[in-house]
Amino acid sequence: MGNATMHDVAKLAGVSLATVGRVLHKNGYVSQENREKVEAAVKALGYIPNSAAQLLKNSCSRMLGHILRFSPNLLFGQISRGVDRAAAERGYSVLSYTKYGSPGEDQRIVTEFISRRVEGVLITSLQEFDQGLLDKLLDAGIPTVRIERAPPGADRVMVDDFQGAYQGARSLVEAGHGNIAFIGMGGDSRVERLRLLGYRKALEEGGITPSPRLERLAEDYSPQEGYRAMEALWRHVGPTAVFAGADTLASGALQYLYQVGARVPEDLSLLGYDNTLATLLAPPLDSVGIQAEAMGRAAVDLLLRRKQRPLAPGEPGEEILVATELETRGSVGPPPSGSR
Amino acid sequence: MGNATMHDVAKLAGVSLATVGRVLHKNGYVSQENREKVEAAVKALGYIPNSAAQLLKNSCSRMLGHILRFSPNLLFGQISRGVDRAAAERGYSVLSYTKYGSPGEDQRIVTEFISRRVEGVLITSLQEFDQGLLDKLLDAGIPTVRIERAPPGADRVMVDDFQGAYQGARSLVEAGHGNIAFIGMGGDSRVERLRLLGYRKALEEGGITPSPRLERLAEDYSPQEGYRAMEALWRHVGPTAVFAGADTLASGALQYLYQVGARVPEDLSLLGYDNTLATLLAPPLDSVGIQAEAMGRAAVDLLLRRKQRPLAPGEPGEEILVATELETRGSVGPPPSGSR
DNA sequence: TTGAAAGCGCTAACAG
DNA sequence: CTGTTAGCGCTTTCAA
Repeated sequence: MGNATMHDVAKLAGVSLATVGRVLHKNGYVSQENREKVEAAVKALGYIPNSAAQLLKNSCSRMLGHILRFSPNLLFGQISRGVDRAAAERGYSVLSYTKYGSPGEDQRIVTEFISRRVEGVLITSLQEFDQGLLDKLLDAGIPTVRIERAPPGADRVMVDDFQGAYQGARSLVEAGHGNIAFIGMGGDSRVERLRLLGYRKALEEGGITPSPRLERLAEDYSPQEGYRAMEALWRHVGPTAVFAGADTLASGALQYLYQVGARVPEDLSLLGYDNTLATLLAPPLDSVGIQAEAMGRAAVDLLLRRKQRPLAPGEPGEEILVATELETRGSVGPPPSGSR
Repeated sequence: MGNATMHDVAKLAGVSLATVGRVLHKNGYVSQENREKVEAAVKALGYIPNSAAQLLKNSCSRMLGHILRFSPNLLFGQISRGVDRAAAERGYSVLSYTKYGSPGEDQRIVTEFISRRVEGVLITSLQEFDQGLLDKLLDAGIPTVRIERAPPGADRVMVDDFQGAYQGARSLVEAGHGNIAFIGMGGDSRVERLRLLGYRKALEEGGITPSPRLERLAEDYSPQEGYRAMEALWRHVGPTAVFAGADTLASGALQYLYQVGARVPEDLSLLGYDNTLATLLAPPLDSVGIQAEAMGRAAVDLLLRRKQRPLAPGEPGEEILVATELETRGSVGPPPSGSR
């Protein structure tokens, strides 16, 4: 019961601990005969090494930590998947913690990670992370990579949001729209600002002057906010196309349009962002797709690279921008013929 | 750098290892003076215990393993959240692995879990799990709890699907419908069968004879399958209400209805199941809600209980049924007046 | 009340 | 080619 140890294997095979080790690690010289005896014993006992003992000896836990801020946004789940898969492929396990915002939580998680000697930490969060805790990780020699939100100079993986928003808005301009609204998130975070700027740039390039009347900034990414924004636009502004800065916002917009009986794309073109929900909505939406899994993978790779070569003091981190890709599904069409 | 050890703490405090241990574990007698010295040293060095060493000594890893079969169904993510939260609250970390179906994967994950000496394993999967691997865990003294799909006699946490489907279908009967279709998943798994049976029972109780014409069984839970099933029903059967066995199927049904311009609930009542997507769709759907987080929590609790008192050989496991709750949002109304 | 010491299971350097 | 041995950091028994 419990579990066989290397000792048991050595005894059963009638050799020394060291020989067992050599067979297991395929290094050093072992006679064919002994090798076979050891392999037979391993099989017979179902020997599985105790990784705690290995870690204690090697200080190499083959675990990564992942701190994830809870968010209704499906994107985070997809990123998480990318992280998990990439880590597994590289022989790492991932210890994930989802934060819900209770006080002291970050502190506890970081302590846990240090205690378990994870080899690196990923942070996927909409909020900034406490610098003191980051320093604690750094002191413990644990590199950190941030996903989605992070101050410049940190190792980070981000969406090319400016480009993505530009790309999305441009598709609306190219469809012939002149009256294009934007439903985005407020706040002055980089991501939100870039999406707005990308949208504006596409308009300007198409000879359209952006107007604040067309820009609705929501409080959060909930469908309710999308609904409200769409309602305001529909009643007071009358755009022919709407670009939602997140699929969840687009879903709320669709709920409003459904209620008033407006059809997409006949009465209004609608474009989402992040492509998390777009295939599930009625109608399926065009959406600016984010390579969420790729982000997770890139973050893991950067983290492992950084472990090999830590940042020199004062050296700026690496920034990886993940490209977006417009997915079209027919929710964008020409402006309704009645309109200007 | 690296990290301070108990040894460092002892040296700095000028006491022995054992005394540090006593202070840290709050057991045994320590003079007030020494206690303070140790506490000061711990603080000064930022000492964090090395859990690998603790595990090696105690064989208590305070980790649980979670094997999750990848599924586009959002339900699994919610269950996962429940597991993670409940575990964290009880002082456990969770090592999660998502399976994608590559061969040998289960084997690898189980080996990993044994190697890391997790104290219990949760399995959330639509498929059955290889019995040989379960035995391997059992041999290693690691209890297992299954979520959602599992053979009778195993420790398991399941949705009360019969009741849920009954409850859902009954709400359609009570709204006055007589022509109620069901879009479910095929296959002969228990869950799928129960949902179908619950639906039939509600019909019969309402004096309606179930008919195979009204029951569409899909290949998988994708919206595409929902779309196809809805199309067939709409064109050839003409129900006044449709009960979809998963919100993803309902989403596909809505896409078809949107395309043909049929409105919910005016032309057709639509009811979803699992409540994962219902608030995001247009219109928001009534759906039979599953307490996914509660399931995760229940599973963790059962697992920890089972660790305390292992199953005697031949003793049947515990089965926990999680209740469902109908969430109404206005997608179910009376049958259209034109219909019979 | 305190300290010394014996491992937990594994790795790797070293001597045979 | 093989075996012995000294820890990794922590817990805990036992003796002082």
